[in-house]
Amino acid sequence: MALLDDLNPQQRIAAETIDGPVLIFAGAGSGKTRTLTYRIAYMVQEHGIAPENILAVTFTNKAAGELKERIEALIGEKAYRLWAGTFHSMCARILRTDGAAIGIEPNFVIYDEADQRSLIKEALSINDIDSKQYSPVEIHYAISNAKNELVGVDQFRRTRKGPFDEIAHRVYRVYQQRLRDNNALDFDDLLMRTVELFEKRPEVLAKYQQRFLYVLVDEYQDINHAQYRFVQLLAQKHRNICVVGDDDQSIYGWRGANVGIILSFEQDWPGAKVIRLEQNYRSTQKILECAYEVIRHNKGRADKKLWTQNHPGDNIICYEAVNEEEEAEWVARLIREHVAAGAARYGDFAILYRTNAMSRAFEDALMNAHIPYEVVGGVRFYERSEIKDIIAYLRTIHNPGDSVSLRRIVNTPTRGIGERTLAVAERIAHRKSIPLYDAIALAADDESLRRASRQALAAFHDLIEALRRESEHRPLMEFVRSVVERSGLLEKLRQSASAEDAGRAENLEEFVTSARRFQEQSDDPSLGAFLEHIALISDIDEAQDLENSVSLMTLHSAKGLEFPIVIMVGLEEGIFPHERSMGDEFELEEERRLCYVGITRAQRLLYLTYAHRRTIYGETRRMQPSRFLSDLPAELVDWRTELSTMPQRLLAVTEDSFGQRVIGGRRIDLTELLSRVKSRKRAGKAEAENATPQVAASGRRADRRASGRRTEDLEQAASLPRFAVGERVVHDKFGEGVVVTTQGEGPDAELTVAFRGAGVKRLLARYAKLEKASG
DNA sequence: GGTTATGGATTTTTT
DNA sequence: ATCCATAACC
Repeated sequence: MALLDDLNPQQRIAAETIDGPVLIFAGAGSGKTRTLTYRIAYMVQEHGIAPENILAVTFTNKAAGELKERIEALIGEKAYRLWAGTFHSMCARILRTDGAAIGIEPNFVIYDEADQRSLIKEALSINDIDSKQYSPVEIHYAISNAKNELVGVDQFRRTRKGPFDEIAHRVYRVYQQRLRDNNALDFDDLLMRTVELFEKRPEVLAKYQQRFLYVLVDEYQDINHAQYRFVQLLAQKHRNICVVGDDDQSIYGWRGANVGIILSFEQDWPGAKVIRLEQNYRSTQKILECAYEVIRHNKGRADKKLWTQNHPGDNIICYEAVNEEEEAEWVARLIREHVAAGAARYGDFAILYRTNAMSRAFEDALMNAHIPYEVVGGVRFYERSEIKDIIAYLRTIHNPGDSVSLRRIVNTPTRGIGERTLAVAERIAHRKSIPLYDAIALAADDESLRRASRQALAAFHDLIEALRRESEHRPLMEFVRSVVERSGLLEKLRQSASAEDAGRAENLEEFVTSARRFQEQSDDPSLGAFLEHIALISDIDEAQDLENSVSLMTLHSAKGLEFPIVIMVGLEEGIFPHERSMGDEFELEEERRLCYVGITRAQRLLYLTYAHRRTIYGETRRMQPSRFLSDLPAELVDWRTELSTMPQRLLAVTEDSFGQRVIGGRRIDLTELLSRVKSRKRAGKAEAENATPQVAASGRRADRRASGRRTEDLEQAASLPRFAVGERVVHDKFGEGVVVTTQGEGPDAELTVAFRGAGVKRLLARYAKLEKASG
């Protein structure tokens, strides 16, 4: 069985145990995806199981895509016959095919959170409920929770008591009714209704059970009750269920994820095999030790401990800053010093924080230090308002019954259909029990409205009708472009002078591009399929220059990623653990897991910082160091109070089992430089792919080479070449350029360089690593 | 119908 | 501090 020879003994057992219930505890950096892909490849290649009989469920589209790609690399094209997708996409598919059996029309639209929110508000006002007393957010939360627990409207009334739930119940009822009226399902419905379908229609369930002989679930620790039921129903017939997860990395409890589910897998599935992947290929021994010391305080976790053959590594470095600005400056300096010493590249660093608001100080400091960075996460593409507008047009055209979308665009851009005018149409819709869209056509003839209003209504209705006709015969991309133009959205943004609106206009263009991409790549390039894609994907891959930029993100976003050097910031009581979590034992444990997740992202070096004073909501507060810091074993931690940022034995660490990283102390010509950058990229990919035992073992050789090279680097930093105005130079990232101005000498010299392609940049000689261009 | 003032809240976000 | 939603304005 040569296929599995690349796996370690536990991974191998996990891959080979394909029949019956299996629980795989996959610790951080233990080669989980690798094991899963090999497992599936093995099932197909060695046991002749048809890929179409295997269902692999993930939480993200990215994870599903990655899984397919990597299996394809092992078994070729037939990997694409595998059923791999997110819970939501699988459920949407099932409901479109078989939902009619429980009264779901196949062309339903999927409402995202913003759509849900506006429906809730509508339901509140229908019930005459003061949205100040009962916030839509909280009501929505209650309803969403109920759905995750598979609690329908009637059961909600029976089981939840109290004044708030009384209100929530009334809203829930109207909300569900409105969804039906709009032929819409929200995210939570996708799961709840699929379970309902399975339970009410045994023949439908049997069909899917027959199709999915083998069921795999990734990130099982993040599963909620509805998802649990879904999996349970599908797998109960054949009992070939394999779940993978790590209870220590459960950080989405606040969204309904239930860690208890993974912990009771053995009771759910008597006779289940439990396999632990505990060998870590990512981090140094000291980093793992620290991670363990933090996580072991949690009660009720499955017993396990990661170990590694990697280098012991350097001590963790902790820094106490005076305030958040100083904290950020220290971090910026730390990054510059590592890069200047040739010990790291910008892309090796991640700054992880608890809340998005904390990114600001670090962005400022990095900007001042001319350090390239990317903020990961934040507002997603399909959630930007201008994109939501254009999507609302598409949805209205596709499904005129979708009143949430219709309301959004009826006066966007403004076309003279104000509140009063719309109210007339709504009254007609209500009186005649017809969709709002049809009522608009009638209101256009309503004598009680001014002529201008009536004309506006008629023009809007005509516009949508015209666009619908276009949608029927034009290719998707051309049609989308037409909507962008004829709706007036693009025109309005173009007329604005603000740079912000120019960016929004660009986003609209980008949206058209994404439609083209979909048209080219999908086997069903229809409007309906495109809308489904958007609803379930929620983001497009923006080409970010992560290779050469420091990554900034929340700890939550960092889950599943790894970085050579991780800097966790804001380790203060009230921030991390967050004050909202501090009163509750259960939530505190989740914060602790979040801390564990952060620590285990680090491959070579880990920095932890906190500020003595921090300004939050415009108020400066005194902070205490986080309790998580005191969990760290003292002998593994070096405290820094002032300027020095580098670890004592920097090189031993930077060059340990993670390969060559130093660019070198000698001059290199452009072609060599380019080939190095390329090979490093490849190396980086291979590393991220997965560390096999072999890699870890061979890595230690690089270790010894390291100490010899270190002195060279420092000497180089001290004796930088001099540059004259007009001289041609080469930069690691920006490529070839010409020196425009110089100021000062030596490492402090400041140069302005015009790069071909990358534009004019101001650089500090010390950090820029400029080379004279040869020839 | 669009623009500015005011009050209130402000963790994390795979779909 | 800052963002957001609603209310009171022009």
